[in-house]
Amino acid sequence: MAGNTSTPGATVTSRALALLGAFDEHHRRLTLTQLSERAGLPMPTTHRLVGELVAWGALSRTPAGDYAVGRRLWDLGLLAPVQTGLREVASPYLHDLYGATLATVHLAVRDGTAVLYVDRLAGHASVPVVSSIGSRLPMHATGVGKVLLAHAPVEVQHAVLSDLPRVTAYTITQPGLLRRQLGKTLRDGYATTTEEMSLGACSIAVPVRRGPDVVAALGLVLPSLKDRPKLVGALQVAAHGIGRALTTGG
Amino acid sequence: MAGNTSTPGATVTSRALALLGAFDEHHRRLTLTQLSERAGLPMPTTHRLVGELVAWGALSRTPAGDYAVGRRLWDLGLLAPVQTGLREVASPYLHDLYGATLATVHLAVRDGTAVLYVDRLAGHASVPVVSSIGSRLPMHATGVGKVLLAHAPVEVQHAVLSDLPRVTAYTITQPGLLRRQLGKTLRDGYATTTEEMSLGACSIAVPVRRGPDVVAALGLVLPSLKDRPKLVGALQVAAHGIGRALTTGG
DNA sequence: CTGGCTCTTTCCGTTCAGTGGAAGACTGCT
DNA sequence: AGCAGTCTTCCACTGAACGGAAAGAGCCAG
Repeated sequence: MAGNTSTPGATVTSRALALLGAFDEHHRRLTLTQLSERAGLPMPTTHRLVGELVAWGALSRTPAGDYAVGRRLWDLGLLAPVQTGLREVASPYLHDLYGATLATVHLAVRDGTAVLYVDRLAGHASVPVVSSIGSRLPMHATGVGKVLLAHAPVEVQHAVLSDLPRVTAYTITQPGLLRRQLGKTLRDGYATTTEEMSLGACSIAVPVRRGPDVVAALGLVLPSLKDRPKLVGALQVAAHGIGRALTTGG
Repeated sequence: MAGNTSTPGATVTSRALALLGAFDEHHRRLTLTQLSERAGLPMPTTHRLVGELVAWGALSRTPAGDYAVGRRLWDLGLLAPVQTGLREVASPYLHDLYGATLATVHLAVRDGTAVLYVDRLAGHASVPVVSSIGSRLPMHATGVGKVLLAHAPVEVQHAVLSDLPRVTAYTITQPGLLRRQLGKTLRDGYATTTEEMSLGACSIAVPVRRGPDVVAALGLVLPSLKDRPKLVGALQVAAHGIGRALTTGG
């Protein structure tokens, strides 16, 4: 759209989106210069586009002069289906579960070959964990991940099993062993991990079904898995409740 | 950028943002035609821009063929400061509070002359309420709203007091009465409502302070306000905890 | 199967919105 | 004062974006 474009073929929209994409978990606040670098745009262009984004509310400028994601994008994000359907419906069940166990409660879905955490409840009494809402973790080292993987299409299972990076000393890195665990997960109806993601943390998880489909996984993180039957029971009650609410709700 | 523009002066960015803005709480899924109408853009333009937005992940296309807010925008929204700082820090305290009271717990900030709900916990035992995360409600009819209003700049108080729309039969619509309640809120350190927003629901709320500034309000919604001292106590413990965590955290 | 309807996609000539180098304005730091 | 960093404004050039028109998909009723 402009004569002296340095990268012909790039659309205005792509540039604006590149600016938004410059923000991530480790870069929540960026100066104009950083934005221009990370988005690969010249300063004046960055300045103009950012000005528009701020005017609309997609970005906001802090008193310090740097930029952050704006409130309006936060609003918009809440309208995403991942939030609307699943999270909203599941929320009360997660709280019930938290109240019953006082453990960290996770609600996760599969995103490609990773686990995407859709919601997380953690009180003060809970074990510290690495996940946070919106974060992605490997499937083979988490309870919810194993559940989702066990119910995933074969191609996904192959992709994940072919590369099992080590996270802790206890992470399962042998495809055969993991495959056997996945089979057990299908038979038993739940999966567990023992310090495979972070030391001192164990987890237990069950599938959430909408009709026949497994649409999410519900998990707990605890210091140990003693009293396993009670945990599985609580999880399954909550998972069934969510599944039922999902089916009747739409 | 284009010769035959029907509305000269409009930037590409503004058009793209108009498309995003076409989504709201009541329009979470839109067809291409609806998008073009709501954004005020011609069909071909809409088609092209939406294509780019989908390619980037800002929007997603459902199997049914209509569009919704995409997962990547959801991700981005989670990076917004409103979420990052306040919500993350407050989360465990809200759960503690929920565990202690089993009431609906609200965390809200002021957004202009309205209350913006940043987080909400509600179990099955809780009173049904109209708010949801991201929604905005009038300040004069909610507990958290009264707290935030009492600590708001005078201009904001004037603006709100000059227009007090009735919501239920018990909504306070007399500026004088509300002004007195705000004074009492400052003295007592908490505010209450009694069926002013929805019948059968009362609320009680306290300010969350970061140093001297009131940055948010923390509230409970209950069927009745019996045992008020215990509720105020629990709220203040949580509010102080959040305030302290905010100060030390940054 | 056909006709009519709505929604979606592709085409393509026109032209003005967007571009970025260069220069100016602010900081804060030495 | 001088310097180095960040931010903002200016402006001539031009190809990216525009949207009317028309073709393609579905879908339902008759």
